[in-house]
Amino acid sequence: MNAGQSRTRIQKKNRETILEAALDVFSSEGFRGATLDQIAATAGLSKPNVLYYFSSKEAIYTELLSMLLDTWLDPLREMDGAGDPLDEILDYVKRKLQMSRDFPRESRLFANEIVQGAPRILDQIAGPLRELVDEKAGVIRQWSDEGKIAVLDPYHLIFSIWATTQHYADFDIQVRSILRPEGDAHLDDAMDFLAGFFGRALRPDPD
Amino acid sequence: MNAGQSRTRIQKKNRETILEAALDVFSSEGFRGATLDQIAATAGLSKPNVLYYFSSKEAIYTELLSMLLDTWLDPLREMDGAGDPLDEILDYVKRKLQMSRDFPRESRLFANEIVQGAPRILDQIAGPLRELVDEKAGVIRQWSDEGKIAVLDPYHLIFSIWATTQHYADFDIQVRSILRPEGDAHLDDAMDFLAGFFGRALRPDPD
DNA sequence: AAATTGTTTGACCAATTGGTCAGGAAGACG
DNA sequence: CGTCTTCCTGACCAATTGGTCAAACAATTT
Repeated sequence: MNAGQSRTRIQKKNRETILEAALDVFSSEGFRGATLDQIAATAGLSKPNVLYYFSSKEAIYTELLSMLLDTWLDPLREMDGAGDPLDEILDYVKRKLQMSRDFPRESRLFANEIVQGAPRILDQIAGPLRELVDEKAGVIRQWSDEGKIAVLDPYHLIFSIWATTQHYADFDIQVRSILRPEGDAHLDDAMDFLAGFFGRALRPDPD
Repeated sequence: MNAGQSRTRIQKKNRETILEAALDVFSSEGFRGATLDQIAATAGLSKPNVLYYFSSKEAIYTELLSMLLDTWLDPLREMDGAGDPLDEILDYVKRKLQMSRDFPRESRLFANEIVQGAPRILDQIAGPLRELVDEKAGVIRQWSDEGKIAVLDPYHLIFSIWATTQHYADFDIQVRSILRPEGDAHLDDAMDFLAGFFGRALRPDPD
C-alpha cells in the first residue's frame, strides 16, 4: 500500500473503516488477542482486502497507536504555565476525565499496550511523552515554589491524575459492577469527587 | 486431574510450578496472548505434562484468578472501622502500594483481565468484591459523617486509592520510562507523595 | 518381586491464524 | 468506447495452537 501521501477517495474511506474496526478489536482483546478475521468482519471487509490497505496486522496496530498518542497527550499540552495554577491543574483533570468518557477504547488500547510492557510503543514513551512530562513537571514545580499550590512531587502528581482519570475508562467494568450506575451518570460524580479531592490536596499550606 | 483434595507430593510441587509459570506468562501477555507452550517452557515441563495437571489453559487461568483475588482484597479487609480514620485509610494506601511493589505480576494479571471486560471473573467482581467495597464504603461514610475526615464520596475515594497505587505496578514501564529510577527507589517517593496527597485531601474541614 | 498406581512424553490432530496470489470486477481517464 | 489502474476476492499455504492418546517410565503398595 502507498506509504506516501496520495490516497484515493476509496483508500481514505477504507483505511478509516479499518482503523475504526481495529480500535474496537485491539482495545478489547489486546494485540495478540485480536485477529485479522475479527477486524475484517467488524470493518465489513474481506481479510485479503484489509491486507490490501495495510501490509500486516502489526502495521494496523502501530499506525493506530502513533495516530492516537498525540490526541492522548493534548490535554496535558494545554496546561498553561501562565494560567492560574489550581485552575490549570483542575482543568487538566477535567479534560482527562472527559477523554475517559469520550474515548474509552483509546484509553484501553494504551492500557493494554502498557500493561504488557509497551513492546511496540516504548520509543514514543521514553521520547516525546517523557519530554512533555518533564516540561509540565517543571511548570508545576515552579507553582509549588511560588507557593501557589502545595508542595508535592510534580511527577507523582501527574501520575495520580492519569491513574485516577483513566481508571474510569480502563476499569470501567469494575466501576460499573460496584456502582451499578445508569449510563454515564457516575462520571459526573467522579468529576465532583476529583475536583474536591485534587482541590484539597493542592491547596497551599498557610505560610 | 483430581479435582478434590488429595494430592501427592509430586502433584503439589508441579501444580505450584505450573501456576507460578502461568502467572509469569498470563500477566505479561494476557489470557489470549499466552500459550501453553510458553507456560510449559517456563515451568520446565512438557506441554502434555502441564495438561496432565490442569484440564485446559482456561483451567489454569481461572484457578490463578480465584486463588489470587482473596489475597488481593486482604489489604481492604484489614481496614478497621474501629481504628483512627486517617491512619486506617493511609495504612490501606500503604499496604496497597506495598502490594504493587511485591506482587506486580498479580496486579497486571487483574489489570489485563479487567481492561478486557473481565470476561472470566465478572461474577467475583459483582459478588464478593462489591460486597466488601459496600461494607468499607459504609465505614468511610460514617467517618465523614462524624467529621473525622473530609466529606468525600467513599466509593470514588476507594477507586482513587486503587488507581493511584496499582498504577505503579500496571504502568510500571511508563513510570520507569519517565522517572528512570534506580531499582525501586521511586516507590518510596510514591509513598511519600501518596501519604501527603491523601493526608491533605482527607483532612476534615474546620467546623 | 509383582502388581498397581501415578507420572511423563513423542507423535499426532483439527482448528485457527497471519499472510499470499492469480485473476476478476470496478473506477478513472483519454 | 477502450485502456489502464485501482480495488476486491476465493482459494490456498505454512506456522502456531490447544488438546489427545497410547505407550513408556517411575513410585508405591502388597
